[in-house]
Amino acid sequence: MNAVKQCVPCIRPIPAMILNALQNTHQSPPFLPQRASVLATNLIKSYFEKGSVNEAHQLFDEMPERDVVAWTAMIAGYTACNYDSLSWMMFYEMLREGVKPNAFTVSSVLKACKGMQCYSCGAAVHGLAIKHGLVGYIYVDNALMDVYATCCATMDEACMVFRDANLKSDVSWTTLMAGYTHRGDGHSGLRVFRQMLSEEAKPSTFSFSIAIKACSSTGLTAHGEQLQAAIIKYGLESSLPVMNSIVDMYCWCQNLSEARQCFNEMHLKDLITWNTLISGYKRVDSNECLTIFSSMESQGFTPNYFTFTSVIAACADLALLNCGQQIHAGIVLRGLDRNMALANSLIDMYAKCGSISDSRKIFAAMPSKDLVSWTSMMIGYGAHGYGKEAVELFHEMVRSGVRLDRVVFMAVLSACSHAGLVSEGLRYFSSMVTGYNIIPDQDIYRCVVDLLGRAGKVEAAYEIIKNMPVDPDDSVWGALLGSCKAHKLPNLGKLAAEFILDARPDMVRTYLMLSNLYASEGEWEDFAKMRNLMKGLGGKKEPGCSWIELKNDICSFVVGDNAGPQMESVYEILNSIIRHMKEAGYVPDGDFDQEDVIGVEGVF
DNA sequence: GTAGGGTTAG
Repeated sequence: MNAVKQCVPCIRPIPAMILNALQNTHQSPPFLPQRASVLATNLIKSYFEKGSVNEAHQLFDEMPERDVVAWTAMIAGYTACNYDSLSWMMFYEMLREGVKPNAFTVSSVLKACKGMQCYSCGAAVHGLAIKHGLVGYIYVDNALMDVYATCCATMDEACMVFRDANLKSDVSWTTLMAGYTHRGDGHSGLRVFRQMLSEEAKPSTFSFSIAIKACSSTGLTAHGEQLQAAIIKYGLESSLPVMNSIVDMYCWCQNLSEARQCFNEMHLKDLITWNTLISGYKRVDSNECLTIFSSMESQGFTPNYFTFTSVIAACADLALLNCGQQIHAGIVLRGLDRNMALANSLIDMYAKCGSISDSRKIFAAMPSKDLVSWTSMMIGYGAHGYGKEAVELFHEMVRSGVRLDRVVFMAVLSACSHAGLVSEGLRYFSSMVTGYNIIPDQDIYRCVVDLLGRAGKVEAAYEIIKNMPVDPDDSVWGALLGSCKAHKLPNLGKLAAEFILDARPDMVRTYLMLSNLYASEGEWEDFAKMRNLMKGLGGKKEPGCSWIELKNDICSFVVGDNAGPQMESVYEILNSIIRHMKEAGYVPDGDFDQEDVIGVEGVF
């Protein structure tokens, strides 16, 4: 039957590119359609491997006969190149042309559903797989589990597929573990891993990587150390992804010395190894993060998008404008400036480094913007005192149809607060709850209390606190305390300060504010008590530190430090500024002792 | 000739 089918002449001619390929394989004419189809499918696959999506599609269009294998190569190819929607469209077109999908097709298109985060697409493919008798094929079952684990609100559907699967492999177990772990439930991820071992399924390097990731998310380093021992037992130290996961785990557990040791002991490192350490240090020590970045470049590794997001955030954290500009140049040089997430990081960096005009330029030049782009720009405007611009941007954002989230509302509330736009802010707060179904958390309440309190409506702010459905945390009380201090309301301020000190007895600033409130009321006994408590904490307090970039150096200034080569000129200028301020009518804030304002630590 | 799960960011 097959032989007869092969001899049926082509209705459409064999494309020239396939004929050339057939001649290169030293085949003699006449060329059979099936052989041409096999060759074309091979060519399609190699085009996708090179990322030549257009060539692959052109060849597919020219194929005289397109069987299920060719269609599947297109579906899988598009997904591999991150064109999940095109992959889905191919699948739809294939069904419309009456071609019956096989297990390869279904598992490929399910990967596209996962990429699109589309539960309904996945469920529709599941239905088709049942209809065509493809459920029970291990690749199909695993792909179904993966799509459900990624797109559903709970793991119930994925667990059901796992439970009903005829055959289970290490891939099935790992998919289930990853499902739990990627949604932040590392405990369940580890539970599945233990079950996997108890059922004598052999864990692969993939299983170990995800188990280590699960440890990172639970913060259970003891389990991580056991896993590290098991990795040595199984001889998997040569696996880069496994070792990279271990470095990442130590970074997340804030054990940077272990992370560094593991990193140093790795004979082979790739870009991910470096990026893992750089991102780990960015979370706790931005200076060291930049030093590691410099070592990475000097060892010949080319930074990518992951590297740049970390180092740009480190520059933002340290407010290093020159350094940030140099790294920005590196991003442009590598053609990564069109990347949306990197542009978002740059908006944030320039705003934090004091150059809001550069943030605005990057924002304006972005061909498309996401939620983070709008939010970063709004936060930048708010921090620079451009409340009205931030509010205008918020309206523009709503008009553009971007879906709003909690952080955007924090940004707009904070901007309203700094611009004194109280009624607008309250309207946004109300629409957030009623129009967008966002439940306010402590951060949002802090913004609302600050909005009212800053505008002098301190009693109204206190009413908001009293009516909160959950107990206010120290940040909410802190916003109220700040307002009480600014608007001279000692009694309410004392109440707020007491709540803060209950939760955070180590907050030196709160003792300072409270002692000044007592002083303003002439309650000298309580004033003395607070000052004594402050002295008791004094040794534990980290000194406040400021710094400034001067040419190629960074000068840092630490509170109470009088040493340093430029001390005299610094104090001379400082005193001159204070003199001008006093002449302009400034009354010094009693919360700060003047002799503690500045000191020079030196240059590093 | 077509299909799988892992590590780096926000």
